[in-house]
Amino acid sequence: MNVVSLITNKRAAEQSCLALLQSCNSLSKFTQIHSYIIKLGLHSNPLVLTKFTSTSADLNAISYASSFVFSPESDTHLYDTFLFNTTIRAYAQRNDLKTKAVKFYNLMLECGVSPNKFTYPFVLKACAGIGELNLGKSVHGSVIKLRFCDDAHVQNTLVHMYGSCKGGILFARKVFDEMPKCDSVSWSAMIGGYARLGLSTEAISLFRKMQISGVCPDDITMVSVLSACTDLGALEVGKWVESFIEKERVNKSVELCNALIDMFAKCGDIDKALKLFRNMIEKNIVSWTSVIDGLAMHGRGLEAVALFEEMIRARVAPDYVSFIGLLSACSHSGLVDKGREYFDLMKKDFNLVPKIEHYGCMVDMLCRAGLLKEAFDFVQKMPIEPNPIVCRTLINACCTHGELKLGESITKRLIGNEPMHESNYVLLSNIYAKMLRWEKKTKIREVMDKMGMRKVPGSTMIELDNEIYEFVAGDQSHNQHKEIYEMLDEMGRKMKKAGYVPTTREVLLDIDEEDKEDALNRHSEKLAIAFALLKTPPGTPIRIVKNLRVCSDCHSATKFISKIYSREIVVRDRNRFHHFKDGFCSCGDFW
DNA sequence: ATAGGGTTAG
Repeated sequence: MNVVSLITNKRAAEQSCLALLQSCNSLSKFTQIHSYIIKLGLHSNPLVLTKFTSTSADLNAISYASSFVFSPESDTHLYDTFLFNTTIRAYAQRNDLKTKAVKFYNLMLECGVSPNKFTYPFVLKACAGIGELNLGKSVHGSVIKLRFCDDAHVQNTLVHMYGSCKGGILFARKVFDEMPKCDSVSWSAMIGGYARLGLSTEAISLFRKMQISGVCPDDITMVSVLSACTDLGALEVGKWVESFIEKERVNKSVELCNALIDMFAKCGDIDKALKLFRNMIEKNIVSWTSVIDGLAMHGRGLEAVALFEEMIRARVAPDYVSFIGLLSACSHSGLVDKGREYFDLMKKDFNLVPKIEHYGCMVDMLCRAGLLKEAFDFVQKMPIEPNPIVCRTLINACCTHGELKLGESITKRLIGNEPMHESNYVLLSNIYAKMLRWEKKTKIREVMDKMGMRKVPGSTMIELDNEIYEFVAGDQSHNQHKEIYEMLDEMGRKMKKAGYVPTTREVLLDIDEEDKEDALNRHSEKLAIAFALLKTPPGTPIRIVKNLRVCSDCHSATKFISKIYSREIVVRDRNRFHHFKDGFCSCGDFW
């Protein structure tokens, strides 16, 4: 064999291998190609190795590929920037393997292969997923040293990376502010950073700045803006965003439609969410899950179950998240038997091993149904350790069912495991209040003070004329607070006439009955409703958003108010919706 | 070959 034919053969083998990889769409074909590469002696062909690695990314086989490409027998001289970039990219796009991306970046540096401007977006994306600020900062340091910081793509990923790292948002903003030119990606990364952190007001106000700047937002920008609306419960802003999307002809990707569905569902208009869902041509599992979860939050459990069944018939495979939605639908609607049935089905029919979240749903379901003993047995038999969330579910159930001693002992144990979580102390202090052990309650509050902890104050938001107003208990900061308190007095008088009795036993303060009534009357929720009654024409529905669970007195008072003032009142609470109408609530007092 | 997004039990 002469030299020329050897070269053409090698070339031919390389070409055919690249072509095979190009069209490879299954793992079995991929492993075949792997043996083909070895047989033809192509394992030292950089072009083939790079293609092999990049193909593996789409087949979730990057670990398989990289153990071959980077095996100890491989010649390290083969490794070039291209090969490392491909490997890092493949790892960076896998949620569970992002640390590997950083590992290969370090290996790259160790091997003396220089990163280029394409390397850093991948590495920074991995850093974003890992979320460790110091790691991100050190990579940023290399970016500066290697002078890639003028590259627009690198800057965009820096914003995204800092926006995804704990404590990094100010660094993100700094990079963002110092960028000479921002495109829609830069704005999206910054707005998305705020939205993920729950800095929703900042996210929306930055979006307004983006409009002024003249950069055209795209579907991805709008997803973040909508998720900020969802967080705030800002239906009016959300509706405005929807019309903006129509007007500006923003690409209505599946993800954007999903975000719209989620926004309408969580801002109180579940029927609009359903309508959008029905009009979607291409749906994915997230679309189904969002609308099932939305129905669950609105207490429309049977519809949620029906939709889940429809999803199965449509041959969309349910995942872990969709089962959380389904089980919580059963829980919020008291569908205990259905819930049990689906919980078993999860393993049997869908091969999904229930996780702690699913066990949590079951515990919650049993507790809501008053099956406290069963809930405890269930936890005993669980194959996984109950987590603090499950414990708090049990403790809350103990409180509502008068099992105060039991609640106290679990809470004490929980504090032992989780000494820095303020809600545990709040729970314990509430238990002592219910036991009328005021001295113990005071002591807990002292401990909290000493540790620098504060109870999250209850607050209620309401949106009027595109403004968001926030009230806290006893709030006097509003410039119409005088009128609001007069309105509260009037409401109180009318309610008492209609038969409302303040549930003062829920006031966990050591004060006399009259003061307790007063304290109840100043709850943020009642302030917001009074404000809405003052500011909106008769008959307008009132929508409010609470950061905590609605208290039982506010719940019963709101029923009276809905009847007396003929208003539909929609309350989003920490975990579900209450639709008040004609003196009744959609939750059927079952929350 | 280059970046950004959605659903998660109390």
